[in-house]
Amino acid sequence: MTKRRTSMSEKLQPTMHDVARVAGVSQMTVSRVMRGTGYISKDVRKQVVGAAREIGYVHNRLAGGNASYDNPIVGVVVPTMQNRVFTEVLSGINATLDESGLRPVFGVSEYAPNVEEDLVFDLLSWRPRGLILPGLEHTDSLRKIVSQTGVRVAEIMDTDGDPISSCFGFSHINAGEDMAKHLIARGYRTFAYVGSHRGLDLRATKRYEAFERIVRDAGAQIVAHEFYEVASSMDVGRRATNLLLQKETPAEAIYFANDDLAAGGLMHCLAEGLDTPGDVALAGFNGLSFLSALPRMITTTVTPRFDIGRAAAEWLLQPKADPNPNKVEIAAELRVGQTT
Amino acid sequence: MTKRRTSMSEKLQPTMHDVARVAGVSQMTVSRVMRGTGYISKDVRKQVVGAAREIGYVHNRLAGGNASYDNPIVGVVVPTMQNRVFTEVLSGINATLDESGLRPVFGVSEYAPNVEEDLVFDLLSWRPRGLILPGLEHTDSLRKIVSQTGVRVAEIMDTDGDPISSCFGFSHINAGEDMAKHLIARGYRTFAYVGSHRGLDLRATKRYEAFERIVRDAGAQIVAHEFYEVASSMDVGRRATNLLLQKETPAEAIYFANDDLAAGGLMHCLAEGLDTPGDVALAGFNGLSFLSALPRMITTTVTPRFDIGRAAAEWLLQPKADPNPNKVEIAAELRVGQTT
DNA sequence: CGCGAATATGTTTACGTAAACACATTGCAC
DNA sequence: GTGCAATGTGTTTACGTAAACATATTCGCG
Repeated sequence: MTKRRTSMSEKLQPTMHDVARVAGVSQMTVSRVMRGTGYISKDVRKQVVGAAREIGYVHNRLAGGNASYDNPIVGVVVPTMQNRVFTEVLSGINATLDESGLRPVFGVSEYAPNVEEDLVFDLLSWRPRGLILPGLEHTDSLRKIVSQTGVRVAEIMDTDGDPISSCFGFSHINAGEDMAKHLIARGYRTFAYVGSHRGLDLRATKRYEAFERIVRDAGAQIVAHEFYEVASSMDVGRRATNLLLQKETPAEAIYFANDDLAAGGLMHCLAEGLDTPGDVALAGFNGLSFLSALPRMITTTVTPRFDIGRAAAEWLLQPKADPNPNKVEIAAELRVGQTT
Repeated sequence: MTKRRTSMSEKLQPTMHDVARVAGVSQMTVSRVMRGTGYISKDVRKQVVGAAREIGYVHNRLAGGNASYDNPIVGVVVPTMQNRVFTEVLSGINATLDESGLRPVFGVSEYAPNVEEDLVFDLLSWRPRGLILPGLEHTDSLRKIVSQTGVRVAEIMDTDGDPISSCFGFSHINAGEDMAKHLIARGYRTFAYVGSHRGLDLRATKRYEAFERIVRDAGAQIVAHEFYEVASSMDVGRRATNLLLQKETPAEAIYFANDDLAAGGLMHCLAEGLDTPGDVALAGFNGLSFLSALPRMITTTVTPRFDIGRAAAEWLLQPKADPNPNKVEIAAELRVGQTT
């Protein structure tokens, strides 16, 4: 058996030629059996599969990808792994790719544009069938290399802006506006905001700015805000809420950048015996499933994470894409709970 | 410029030869510059880098991997993406691989051994430098193909059993025993258990069985248990707790398969005005960070998720591994909170 | 100044697979 | 039973890179 050194181990690995020899057929026939393409008789197929199993051969999908210009890969950038949101998006992507025998190869940008740029270069070195990137804002270098290579790019989670090619998500401006309108309609007039990630989360910033605009237009005001350096978490939300409520004239309602922070706020209230929304109203963002387990249902905006991942992956797998940029709106919806 | 069709797009992609032509050097020199190996003068390096940038060339790491038997890949199987635990493990793995310019290629097994087996076959088709698998229990076919290919395998999260090669984690039997001993010492005598994933989580099962043994040995007993079909969540934990506490003679303490379930139990108690541990004691597993934001600190076992991922990845990257199976204990620790 | 080591670059070839093309054989409609 | 499409298999070649080997050139040092 022709075996060669490989770094998979220090053992020698069999190839299609070895399988072919054992099965008494040509290498090309083995290739066809492995991929399930072309015409193969039942007998030969059984022969080949048996031979492969016997010598422990596993199809090498990267070797031929070279010759066929086609690697079964999609490159994915997520801003963080700390937030369930993006693991759910990944799940959606993974579900779609799994069905098609592709794999996501991913990297984490930590919301830093230059890290994202480096990641994209790295991911392109895999010659992926496409890329999935968060948001619509990217560095110039990234846009340039993406356009030079002509790789198909799906941008996700945002539709407020101009996509490189296609984007899948919803308007964060609308989301922020809707929440502000809801709270104003409920009669609240003084607000606080809690953000995280040093304000690098541009989509959270869009929501905040839209929220602020509506609040001001209504003659109400934002009396305080807390931006944290670290990733968002329930703990951060709890501490922020504690700080905000200790102020001389605390806000009547707090808008949090996401549900983890908001849930932390609720925890603070529970621990301190404060009533929501009696003492303070709380609003989150994302509609994560754990909210339904909390003692009080938090008002939030429910975002379709899984569906967005699915839609982006499905678009990348389509044989041919519309060359014109287009936006696919996958709606987020305000869900009124018991905290506002 | 010699460009060829590629499925990255319908555009033609430049190769090292194109860069070489533009830079006025040989393809091999371009290769050396791209990889940063061998001797290259400053001038030539600048030339090559400039030429590459000019024509938008991105290094193709898979083409050469073929010839050098070395793909910059580690295959990773996680049982679920629903639980923060495994995204944290992935983070640890990713952190280590990033430093070395490798990428994880992962799949989700949903705790099903046959899915894991399929995944491993698929991941092996990438000729990875190594595999990271959850737990020590695998199908015979998986063990066979792994041994035939000689790929290096790191098993993680468990040390109760015989590793294929090396495993990184802690003893779930010890964890279950320790929790039982703690609760017994606190004076509780009747217990309930809440599990999920249809009992497919073998490590949770190990904890439960060890827990049960200690409880019985102490003359106490487990009076009820709830196993859920679905993935664990706060909501499931809340509903399970509700059910358990409605029984005629409810348990004095509930052991949950993980923190999400336990937190759901706490939420139920808060919503119902029940005291912990006065009315019922609660214990979880994992020590996820969100626990610190809850109104009461839940007793749990803190597991070193990130470190386990890191250790496994580092071991895979080592030039040569000890051929003998060995276990690397990365300790989990019981943390007593306010709920027991 | 001469000679070996270090530096710098090029040429040839191998990698394992899949496309393209070629050639049998079978089935079946007329 | 003849012809042509469908079925089944083989041969040659291309893919883009990196290892192995070869060859200049420069440098340091006695």
